[in-house]
Parts: sequence; C-alpha cells; structure tokens
Amino acid sequence: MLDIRRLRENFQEIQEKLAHRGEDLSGLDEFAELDRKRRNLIQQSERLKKERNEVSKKIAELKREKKNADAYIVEMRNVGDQIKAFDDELREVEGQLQQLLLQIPNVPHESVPIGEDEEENVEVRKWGEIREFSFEPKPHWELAAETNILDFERAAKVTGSRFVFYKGLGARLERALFNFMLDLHIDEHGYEEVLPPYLVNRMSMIGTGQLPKFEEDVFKIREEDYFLIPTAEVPVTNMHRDEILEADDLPIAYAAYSACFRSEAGAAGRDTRGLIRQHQFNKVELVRFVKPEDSYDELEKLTAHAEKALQLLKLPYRVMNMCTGDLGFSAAKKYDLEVWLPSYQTYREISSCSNFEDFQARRAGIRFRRDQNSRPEYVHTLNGSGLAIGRTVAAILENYQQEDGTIVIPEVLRPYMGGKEKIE
RNA sequence: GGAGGAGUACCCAAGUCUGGCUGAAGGGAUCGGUCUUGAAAACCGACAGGGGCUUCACGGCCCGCGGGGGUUCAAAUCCCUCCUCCUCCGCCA
Repeated sequence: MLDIRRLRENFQEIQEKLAHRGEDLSGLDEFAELDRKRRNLIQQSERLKKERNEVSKKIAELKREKKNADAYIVEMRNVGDQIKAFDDELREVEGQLQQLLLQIPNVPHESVPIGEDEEENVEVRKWGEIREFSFEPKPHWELAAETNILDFERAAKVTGSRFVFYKGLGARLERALFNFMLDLHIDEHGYEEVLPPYLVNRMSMIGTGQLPKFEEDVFKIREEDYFLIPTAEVPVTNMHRDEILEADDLPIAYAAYSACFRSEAGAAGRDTRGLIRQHQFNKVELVRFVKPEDSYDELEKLTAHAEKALQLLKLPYRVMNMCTGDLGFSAAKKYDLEVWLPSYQTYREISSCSNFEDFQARRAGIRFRRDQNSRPEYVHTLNGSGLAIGRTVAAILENYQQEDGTIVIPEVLRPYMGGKEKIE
C-alpha cells in the first residue's frame, strides 16, 4: 500500500511512474475526491465529539450534585445523531479509500528498466556453461518416465491435472534438494529456519499483497476464511504483522521450506507437461526484514544467496532485472533467476527475488524503532525463492542427463541421497 | 464439536455486578537521581503507547481497556458479533 500522504502530495509523479506498469489505473481518479471527503468528515465529526465530551462532563457534574441536566441531555441527543451520521458516511468513504489504495501496485524503483513485458527485461549477468550434448537431450518428463521417478497419470486420477507423485529416487531427490537448500541458507547465509502454516487468513493475504486483487490465483478453503499459501512468503512475512521490532534485531532473515499452492487460473495450455507449472510445488523461501536505508543492498545479498544454490548445483542461469511491465504487484524491484532448460532451449524462472520497500510493511503494519525515543518506522521487506524445488528437479534431470537416459546426481546432493551418484 | 472461564498499558494486576471527578489504582521491570570506593539494598523522581485531523511552527483536538458494531447525553463497565487463550468432556494424527 502506498502512503496516503505521499500519494496526495506527489499524485502526478506517482501516477506517471505507475503508468509504466501498463495496468489500468482508472481507480486513481477517485482518490483526490475520497481523500478530501474523508478529511472533511473527520473534521466535522471531531468538532462535535469535542462538544459532546465537554457537555457530558458538565452533565456528570450536575448529576452528582443532584441537579437537573435535562436541557443538556436533549441538546446532546441531537449532537449524537449528527455524529452518527458523519461517522456512518466516514466509514463508507474510508472503506472506499482503503479498497482503492489496496488495488494500487507499488511504485517501481528508479533502477527498474521501463518496458511493457518480459521482452524488455534486462539481463544483469549470466553464470555457468551451457552444456553441449552429443545426443538429442530429452525433456525432464520423458527422463522421469524412463527412470520411474514421477507419476503424473496417477496424480491426475487421485487429484487432477497439474499434480504429481514423486517416487523412489525422485521423492528422495526432492527431499535432498530442500534439505540441501535449507542447510545452505541456515548454516552459510545466517537465516533462521521456519516451518510455517500452509493455511493463512485473509488479513495475511492482504498483508503481502495477494489480496484483494488476485483472489482467483489462490485456493480458498470453503468453510473458513482461510487460503492455501501460494508461497511461504505469506505466512513468514506476516509473522511480524502489527509488530514494532527493535532496530537491533534487524535484519531479520528467515528461510522457510513449504509446499505452495496456486490455482494457475489463466495458465490453461501453458506448460502442460512436466514439473514446470503445478498446482502444488515445494519451495524454500527466503524472507528478510531490514532497515529502509539497507534494502537495496539487502536485495543484492538475498539474490546472491539464491544464486549460490544454483552455483553449487552447477546449473547454468542468468539474472534478469524485471522491467516495469513485468514486476509483481507488490515489488518495487525484482530479479528473476532463470535456469537453463535444454529441452526448452531457453532459460526458465526458478527464483524471484524482490524488494517490496515499505509496501508490504505498510499493509501489514510491520514497523521498527530506531531507539527508545524515536517513532516507529516501517521496515522494508524482501523475499526470494531459494529455490523452487520442482523446477530445480526439472533442471537437474535435463542438465545432468546421460545418453542412456540415466541422470547423474549433482555432487553436493549425494550426501543427501545416501551416497548415490546416479538415477537409473 | 460440547460446557465453562478469561483477554486492561513492557509484565503482573484492581476496576466491570451498581455506566459519570478512571484520559485507568497498586506492584514489578525499565530509565534518571540520592547514598556507596564500586555494586546491591533502601529512598526520591520519570514512566500509554499508537494512530488520525489541524497548524509554517509552538500547540490544539479526536480515537484508544482483544477486534468490530450497538444502546446511552455519557461505556473498560450494558447488549450483539468475531478472534485468541485457559479448564473439563468428546473426537483424533
């Protein structure tokens, strides 16, 4: 959410910056009117409340002295009615204003390239050698079928499309990966491990920006106002919702493994085969709460942590600075890590690392105090996948495949795989 | 799921029956001071925070006793509703 004062005072400038996102911003037109109405109603209501407070005190005095206060009471009855009328209207206006503000995306940082869509994302760097195959490399779902480690057909029977059973060394590989990644981030990068709830309430979804705008993208529980988490970002960021943190505690860094659930509404026909786009997938997520002045350095740090996982796995990737048209709703800046997939002959997203500045913190009320006497300020929040596990499995299968259809297990994972060197 | 009980400021806790000098007693913790070579103890002092409106500013005002609504001239106190925690029962990995 944007700061209402900032929006009021820099309306033109913010409108122009948001326009680069290419979204419909017609709702913004109402802002000035609602903002003016709101402040006007507050002033009228508060003026009467002040009067009521004073007269009520007088009535209390008279009552205590056993004197008659009927004239005042009649007068205040009228004032009370007026207050109620103003407050009813105020509630209405504030509701509208709140809805409007919750729909406005974050303002892109100045270092974000201006562009319409993914075509205009800017490559920041590339890592690793793309392997030359002496044979025709197979897509990961074929490799998985041959080695019998993934079962999409039975998952479709048991649940539906875009679900999968991992079996045998496939299941083991998945487990090895998130253990490897958690260990890396906890032991080497200083994160605290968190295992979060997979269901969250509406306030949490609003806090990180999934709601109210993207309700169709997530799974909702029928009987309760609970949602299946689309990412551990949601529960972990909301851990500190409505809290005032100590400056000494910052930065706070959490690494969380979780399953993630996405409805993939609107993705019909895309990535229908394999592990790339599932309704349920595993992910290790990194979340950081930092001081505002540090957040862009922290974004580089966070991104480097995610990259480290790819480097240790020896998977070639590139880092993309997402342009204004391809930024997430809540992000001020976002790097995508894209891993090389031989069968696609392209790089595919395997991690998103974002700086939300105070956008989520303002929605979720996450603040900190610099010292005992200072007023609370909003923290900056960041998060990034470190990494999406299913896509990492796909990348390993494809990049490590042999001509005979077997897959070499990356060295760093072997201790997690009971010393096995190959899936066959 | 059923039956009870409870949520008050950093923590504990009084007030709620019987609405009005409660813009919330009293402890503890914390901070400052006296005393002391230093510390402890004792004593003295400070200690509601947060949000909003308004103002160039000083300041003024409004809201705040789990959240939200209502009754009333007036609500921590009465009513409704939701949330959370505790106890017992049931069910259950």
